[in-house]
Amino acid sequence: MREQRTSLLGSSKHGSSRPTLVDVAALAGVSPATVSRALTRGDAVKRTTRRRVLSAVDALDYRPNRAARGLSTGRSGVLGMLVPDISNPFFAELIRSAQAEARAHDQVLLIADTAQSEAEELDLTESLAGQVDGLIVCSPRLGPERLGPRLAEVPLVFVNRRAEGVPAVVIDQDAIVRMSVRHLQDFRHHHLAFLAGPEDLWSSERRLETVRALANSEGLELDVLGPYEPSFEGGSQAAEPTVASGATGVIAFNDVMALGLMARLAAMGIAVPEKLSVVGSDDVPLAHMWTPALTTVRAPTRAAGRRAVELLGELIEAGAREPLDRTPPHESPPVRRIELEGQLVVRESTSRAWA
Amino acid sequence: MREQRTSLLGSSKHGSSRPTLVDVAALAGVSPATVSRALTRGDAVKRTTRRRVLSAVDALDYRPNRAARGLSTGRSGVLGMLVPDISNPFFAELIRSAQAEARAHDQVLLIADTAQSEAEELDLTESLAGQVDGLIVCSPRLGPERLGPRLAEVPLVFVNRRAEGVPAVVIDQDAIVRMSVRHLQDFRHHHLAFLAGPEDLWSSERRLETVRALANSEGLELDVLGPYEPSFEGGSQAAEPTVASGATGVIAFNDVMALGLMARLAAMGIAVPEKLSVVGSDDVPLAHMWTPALTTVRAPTRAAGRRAVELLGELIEAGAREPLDRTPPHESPPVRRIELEGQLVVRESTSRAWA
DNA sequence: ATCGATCTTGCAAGCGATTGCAGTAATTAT
DNA sequence: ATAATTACTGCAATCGCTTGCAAGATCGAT
Repeated sequence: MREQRTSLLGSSKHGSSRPTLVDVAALAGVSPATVSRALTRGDAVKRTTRRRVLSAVDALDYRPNRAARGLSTGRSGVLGMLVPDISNPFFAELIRSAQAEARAHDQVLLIADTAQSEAEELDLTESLAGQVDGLIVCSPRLGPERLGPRLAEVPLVFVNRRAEGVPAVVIDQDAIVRMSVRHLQDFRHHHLAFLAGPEDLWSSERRLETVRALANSEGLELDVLGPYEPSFEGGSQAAEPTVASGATGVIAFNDVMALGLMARLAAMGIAVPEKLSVVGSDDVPLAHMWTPALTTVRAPTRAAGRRAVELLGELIEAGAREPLDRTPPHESPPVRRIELEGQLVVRESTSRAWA
Repeated sequence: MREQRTSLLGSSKHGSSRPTLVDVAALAGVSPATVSRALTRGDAVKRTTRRRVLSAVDALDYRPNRAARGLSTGRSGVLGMLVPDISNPFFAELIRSAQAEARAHDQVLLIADTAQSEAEELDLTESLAGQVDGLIVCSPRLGPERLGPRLAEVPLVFVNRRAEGVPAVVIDQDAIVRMSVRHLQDFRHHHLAFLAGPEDLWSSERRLETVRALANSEGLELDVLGPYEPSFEGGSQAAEPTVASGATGVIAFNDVMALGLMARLAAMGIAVPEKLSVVGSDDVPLAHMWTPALTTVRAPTRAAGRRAVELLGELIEAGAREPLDRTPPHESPPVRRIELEGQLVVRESTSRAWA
């Protein structure tokens, strides 16, 4: 049982495999425990000792073994992120910023594409739940009641869906709608069309309500078209109905749809903005490169990605601390929700109504 | 030392935390070792035993702890994949298929976006190398000489770059060029333009050579424009020079560029295909939704993603088996290289030259 | 100097799997 | 029926790191 086959040198058997904590400890002339402490918590290690350890670390080019660390801490260092469609530039950007933030905290971000499918969303949530320390679900189709069972297993953060009991980062949908409508109003449009996204998307439904209420209170004529898939193709499909509606100003659920719409309109010979003003939402890179450049509401994508990771990090830490007390002591920790605001960017796709 | 705080029940302390191998073993009435074997290798476990184990497994809803497994096997179950730009639909598709394949093998795919930057590519390679079992680098800007140092540490597969000593999945670039040129020739175009991608992209350089050679041997006039970034914007920028060149047929490095080009051309009032025929490459979804629909060479994206993961898997297994012999025994294992072929898809953006 | 409080550091016990080795049961051969 | 194989299963060591506990060192106060 104590064969001690590893020599004094630690476990560097014969020169190949990577150095371990033990090797570092040996070189620094301290115990493995000390090395560990010097590397993780800054506390409880004398300055000089830490220095010695640190230099041993990079003398050996030592990098801790994640699996081993994970095994003892119970945390894998992996965060999961579900997006409906990687190729949508909006999510691409979200992914980049989230990834950057995660990396800054020495975590790794696992991306999964749900292909806009509820089934995939559920499936991925289930299978990821066990492998990650926390999960970020972007624009989820499913609410907490469906995702619920896994909810208990792993910290969860929603992006762009406000739901009972789920911490989330959301962009203020009402404001987006208000800005868009107001802008169109300023241009004297009285007959608007709203291209709705999927009905199970919280953000779309939310905007729908708001735009209806607003049209009503402002005395605007409103046609709701859709639902359409929130994709280029979805936008294209909306072209005919939009023209048929007779509206002079269109608000699309997002930029990609707006672009699809404009592409089709161009092919139909309908001039934008002369015949029809269109405003999108998100301000994806393509929006300003398009002809005509798209008027849209810029979403604080980078901030959203960063904050989501931050928030998830807090939840994870809280979860790691708490288990001491079985039942939630102080009622319940308030569910955090971060609200972000968009910003109207006026470009060429909108103009004064010709009426 | 042997406080044995865990009761007979295995380690289910008081009902909360997830079940472990030991719990399953207890419930099934076998040793942990047997459970492990029943779950990993199908071999060496009696049918009836396995059945018992399996039912215990799902009675407890047991899922093995990846970290623990990783610690003893030395494999994390994580594969890394670097792409230049997540939002390019070409890579998005590649990611999806790779992810599906990985999941099928109970592996997880870690995606990282290099933002088309060499520095990021190097950086991410370095930091990922230690955390994954293998790495797939798509359309790498850097060759093996730069990525080299890490090459030894972890199995590496390139996608769309052929390089000495690196296993890869590549799409036959020569064929792509040949098809495109041939198609334009059939339409009586004698003056071609080639919109080049970045000079450090193997696929772009390769096509450049080929198109030059081909133009030469076929007696075609050829203008090489660029290099441009392989993005929508890059394509837009190429519009003026393209028109100025006087060519009647353009071959863009990829679809996204072709789309950017066409968008700008439309804004300039240059009709496609009447005034200019354009052919892209990849056949991203947008290509057929565009007006005019883009003629392009479809890349076998799904296959590429799948094969890359497969190939990487083989390398990993080989690497895991081999270490017995320190020096490569039979010369060197042949570097595998998988060649895929594209396919011409003729749509509306090309037509007979008006000359 | 002496004693308790405070810092640092080391010991050794895990974390939850996998796996070489060895013992036992089941099979087949003789 | 008995010996020789082969098929299963269990024991216990290990993977590399973290962390509770306790011993030793350090230091200020008496």
